[in-house]
Amino acid sequence: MPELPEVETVRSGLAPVMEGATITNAMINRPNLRFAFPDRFCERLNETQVLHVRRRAKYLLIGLDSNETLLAHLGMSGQFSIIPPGGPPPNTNPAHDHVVLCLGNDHRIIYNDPRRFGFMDLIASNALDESKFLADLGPEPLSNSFSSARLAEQFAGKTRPVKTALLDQRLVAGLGNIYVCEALFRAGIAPQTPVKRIGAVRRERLTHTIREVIEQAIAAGGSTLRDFAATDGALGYFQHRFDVYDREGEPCLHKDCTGTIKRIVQAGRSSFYCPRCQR
DNA sequence: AGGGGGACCTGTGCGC
DNA sequence: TGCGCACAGGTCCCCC
Repeated sequence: MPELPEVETVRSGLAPVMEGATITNAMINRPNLRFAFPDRFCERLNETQVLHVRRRAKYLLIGLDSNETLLAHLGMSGQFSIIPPGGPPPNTNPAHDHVVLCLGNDHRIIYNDPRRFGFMDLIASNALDESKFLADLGPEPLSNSFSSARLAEQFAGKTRPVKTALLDQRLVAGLGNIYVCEALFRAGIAPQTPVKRIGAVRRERLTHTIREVIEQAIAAGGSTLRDFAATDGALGYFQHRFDVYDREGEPCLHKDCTGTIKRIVQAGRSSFYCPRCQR
């Protein structure tokens, strides 16, 4: 589920509940997710106050007044739920509720992750940017440092397919399989295209469609977030219509295009595209 | 050094 | 219905 827009949706759901609250009782139900929890994980969380809930790429960054930051990655199937005081139990499988944070405001935050590709760590807040998780990340796609000029440098002389390149978090941070497929469709660029063969005009268009796809997905997540908050408090999943992703064999949605969406595998991942309007 | 493939997990949906 | 297989929105690590 979680690419940048989904993580941003989770962040904006958690922030109003967690910011300013004290973690009164942190509990884990197993020693590890993808990696082991850090030493004394619960003790280091207990009795700390949450200063802010931020995001970098697909990482949630929960800043604490202990001068540590709780870093969380949702992997493929991670999900946070907010249980309000006296609220109903979360609509998830409790067998995979791995982390529970009880807050002083009587809300509970539950982290559920069936596949356990997610992970958490505690990192000194003043060394966050140099941590192994964040140090090599490229620019946020909505920031000014993400630009066609920067992509030009990264594409120069490289033969790797543009699909694979855009999944590389060092080039641009936060894109995943779905939004790369969608951005390439909107830009009219085939996923197999070697990056060095993408000229300035198409590169500009790609820069624009990446921003557009991410912005629209965040907007869609924000509206769906309110719906979820009203029901079971589950964050991280929302409905979204995609133009090409998971539409193999269906007609291209561009009017006047008679193409059929095709699926190919690149670097072990599915790419969906229209062979007629993506060249 | 860059890039491909497998590994890490569980759940789901499909064809037989 | 049951069974086996393919596949899933991410990242790391090994190997060429």
